[in-house]
Amino acid sequence: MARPKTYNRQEAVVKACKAFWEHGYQALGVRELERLTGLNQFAIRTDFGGKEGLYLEAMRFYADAAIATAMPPLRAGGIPAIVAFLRNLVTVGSMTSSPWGCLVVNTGIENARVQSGRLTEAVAYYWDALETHFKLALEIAQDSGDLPNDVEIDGLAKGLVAGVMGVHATNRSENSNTAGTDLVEILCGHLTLLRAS
Amino acid sequence: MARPKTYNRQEAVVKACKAFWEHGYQALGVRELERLTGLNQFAIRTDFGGKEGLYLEAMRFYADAAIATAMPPLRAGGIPAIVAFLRNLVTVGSMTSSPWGCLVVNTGIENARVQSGRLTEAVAYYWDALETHFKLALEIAQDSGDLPNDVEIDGLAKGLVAGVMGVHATNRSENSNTAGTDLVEILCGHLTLLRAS
DNA sequence: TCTATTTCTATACATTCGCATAGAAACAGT
DNA sequence: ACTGTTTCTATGCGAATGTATAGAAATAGA
Repeated sequence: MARPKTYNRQEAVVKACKAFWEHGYQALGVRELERLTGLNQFAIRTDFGGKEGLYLEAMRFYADAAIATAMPPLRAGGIPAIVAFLRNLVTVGSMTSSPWGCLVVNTGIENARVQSGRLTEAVAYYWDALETHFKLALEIAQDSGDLPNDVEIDGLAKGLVAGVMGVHATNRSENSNTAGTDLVEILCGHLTLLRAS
Repeated sequence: MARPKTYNRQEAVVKACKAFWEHGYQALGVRELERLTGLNQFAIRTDFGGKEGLYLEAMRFYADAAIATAMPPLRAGGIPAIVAFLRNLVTVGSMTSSPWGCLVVNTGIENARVQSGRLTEAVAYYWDALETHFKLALEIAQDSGDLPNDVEIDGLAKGLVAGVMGVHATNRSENSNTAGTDLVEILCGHLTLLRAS
């Protein structure tokens, strides 16, 4: 009944995600975006709502992929799961490790003063999810006696989220998967010391 | 002998610094830059080398101000000086605290894939200075017996730098001077635990 | 094969970008 | 006052921005 699309939507979103991840939002023009995603301008406008719409969909994909893949182990893993999660941030080949840092961190910084509302929401959504997962892991650690009960969990979870942002920021700034390693080791070491005390 | 300039160079650089700090590099056009700094396009081009030249001078100003004011206490202060430095990052009114995060962090992330060489250099210059100062403070802590000698100082200093980046990234992302507080407390707490162990 | 529907390609749009230039304006020295 | 020098204002440049649109192309069903 109609001319078929020349692209696969999922693949296009994945490519758009990588493109924005690497180049940022403003620095990536629509014409180069076509080239990198295989989409045409008409499709970007009609099917995705323009450049910003595609960006939002790419963010959603990025966030959901991390939430569905990297975070679940935290739900029942206690401190070892947190340590594993943090180490993955600086492990070559890991899904959450990249010389481009993290799309959500990059977005939060690049668009902090522009924030289109929908962008702010997408960024907050991701960090809330991570904070919640950290909190779950810490609660399990306390319940199993692996972490003293006098440790203030809410602040610790928030602090770990900020630490994750620092790891990603360092990785991107130095264009290396492993630049944030020393911070990861501080965070892991701190969790270990809390456990012992 | 000539028509006097209508602006004060120092003041203009300070204003440009704040403008780039808040809005980022790409998002800030030359015409709005004129408005925010009091400079005219001719002066931006002739006296500063265009938009990028002014940006570099603003970065240099920002870095030198921090190096000259915020870092010196680290040179002889040991761990308490580190703790004070970190707390300042999330203290309203402190020079190193801002809802816009840190100009160098923002630059490192926004321009990570563009890097004009001179920008990369300016970013690296700043973090090298901070790392060196952290190392000095940690050495003093070890020499005075305040920190065990088996603590690996180089990695710790690097990790603290990454932590500082995380604090700034969090502050900017949440548009708050104090959003990174929990990470600061983790870092300070870790230093304290290292001291005790 | 013809039609209806959807997507594609190609082009054009107004706006903005940073930068450049020409002429007016403001001084110091004579 | 006049001159020489520098800086200012005003305007314009080509290129790039994201978006819009018109007509060609490709399909399914009749």
